[in-house]
Amino acid sequence: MGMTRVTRRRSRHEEEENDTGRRDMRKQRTRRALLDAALELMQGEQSFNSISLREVARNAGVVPTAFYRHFRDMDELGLTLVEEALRALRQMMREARSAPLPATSLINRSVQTYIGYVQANRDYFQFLAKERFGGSRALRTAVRQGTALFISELATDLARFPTANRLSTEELQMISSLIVNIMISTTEQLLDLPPDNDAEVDWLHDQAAQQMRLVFLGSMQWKPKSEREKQKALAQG
Amino acid sequence: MGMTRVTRRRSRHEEEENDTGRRDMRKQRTRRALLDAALELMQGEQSFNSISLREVARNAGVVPTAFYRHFRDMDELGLTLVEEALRALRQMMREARSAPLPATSLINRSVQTYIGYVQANRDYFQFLAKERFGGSRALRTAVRQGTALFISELATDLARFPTANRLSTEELQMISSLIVNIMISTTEQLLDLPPDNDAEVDWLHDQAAQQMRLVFLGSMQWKPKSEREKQKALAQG
DNA sequence: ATATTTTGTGAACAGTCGTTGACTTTATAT
DNA sequence: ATATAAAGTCAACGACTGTTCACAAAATAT
Repeated sequence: MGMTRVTRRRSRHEEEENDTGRRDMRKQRTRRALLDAALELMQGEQSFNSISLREVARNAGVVPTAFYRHFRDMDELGLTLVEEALRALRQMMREARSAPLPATSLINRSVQTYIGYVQANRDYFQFLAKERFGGSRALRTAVRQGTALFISELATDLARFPTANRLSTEELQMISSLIVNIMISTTEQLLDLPPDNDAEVDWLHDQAAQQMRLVFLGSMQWKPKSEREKQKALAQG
Repeated sequence: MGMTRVTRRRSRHEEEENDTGRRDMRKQRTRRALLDAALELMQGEQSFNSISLREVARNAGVVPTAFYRHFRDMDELGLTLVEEALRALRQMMREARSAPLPATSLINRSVQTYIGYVQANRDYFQFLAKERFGGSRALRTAVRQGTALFISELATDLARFPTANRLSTEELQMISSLIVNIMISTTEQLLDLPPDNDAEVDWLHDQAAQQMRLVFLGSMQWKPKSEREKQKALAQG
């Protein structure tokens, strides 16, 4: 009986911080619950600034005031969501880039990968799509900067193709923004489909792939500004 | 003095309804005020389903209950706005189509016309852009049907070009949806600019025109499905 | 001239919202 | 063992929301 119950707790020094701490764990758990609750609420008809703090808290199984232990206000939560979504997107790009280039049917494989990724992260993309125009200035510019970076990275990827030597940086940017447009449009159409409508998804795939092929065909025929001026000078001389 | 003041009112039969009636006039006036109030409120950071009925009424200089004399609820007002915006857009298309085709610099002129039109109807396009994804299912599908029709009309226009004979209907649709994508993207960028930033607007014009040129170049090189199959059969035989 | 319909007003309702402050509980630090 | 700091709860506030009902004013119909 008299035995002292010794639940000896490891001090920070004996074990090097590999334990997340039961409190931090709990904190991260409800933080995540809040973020997920917001994402889930946006799957319906609501847009981000039409969902209330109380709704989010309720949906996360927590009292409204607990919200403030994690975010200053809804805007801060929104920015966190944008950050997460864009980070995930960048990671996909990095992986896709590291893979060896299968020169044959490159477009088909890329489109396939991208569509699969969107399907797997539907809620994030739903959020991005809505806030790309609906949201506060802060959210909007965050999303926009993300896609701008996306375009630039794609441009540098395109520059590695042998046939891209003739094109200037601006022209490459113009082309890759065109391609990103196709991806965005495809994404939007994809999100408006029931997730398991395979036939329609396949159609979207084909449509996007065709459009990209057409863009590449156009790029091959594109007369760079420099050449066009050369030609003009020749005609006049 | 004793003259009886006779403000004789024309009966419905003597003059054929060309008078709007002082009451109808009044009604149409506040109805318009409500619609405009909603549009104006959306110029800021708000999205359509985050603005309140009371806000709209207040902004229109009218008491909240008066709203119900004109619309059943906010959704009905929203649908009216979509309808108006799309009708305006279609009218622009019709006019542009009736003009004789100046074969030279056709793209430049078209882009110029369109950008000018967007600038002149900024509020409507702001609304369309936001509700294309933010809004209720009803609003969204209304917008979507409008753009789908837009794409189809553009496709029939493209079909009149001599070089378009080789292409199937599906391929023409694919191409015109690509072009509409460019227009939508241009519109969105335009709306995020201060209306008088001429330098940036010119840049957007050039970007869009280049992208369309590239699409046309690609279309010229496009191998229609039929020809591709013919070629394949030839190679095998 | 009188009756009727229409357009807008005013007060009031039940509900939700964001945010506050003072509290319990519980994990960490001393 | 005790103090401290953090995470979550509870009650309450003033403000705003959509919608209702009865009523005033004014245009139209009879």
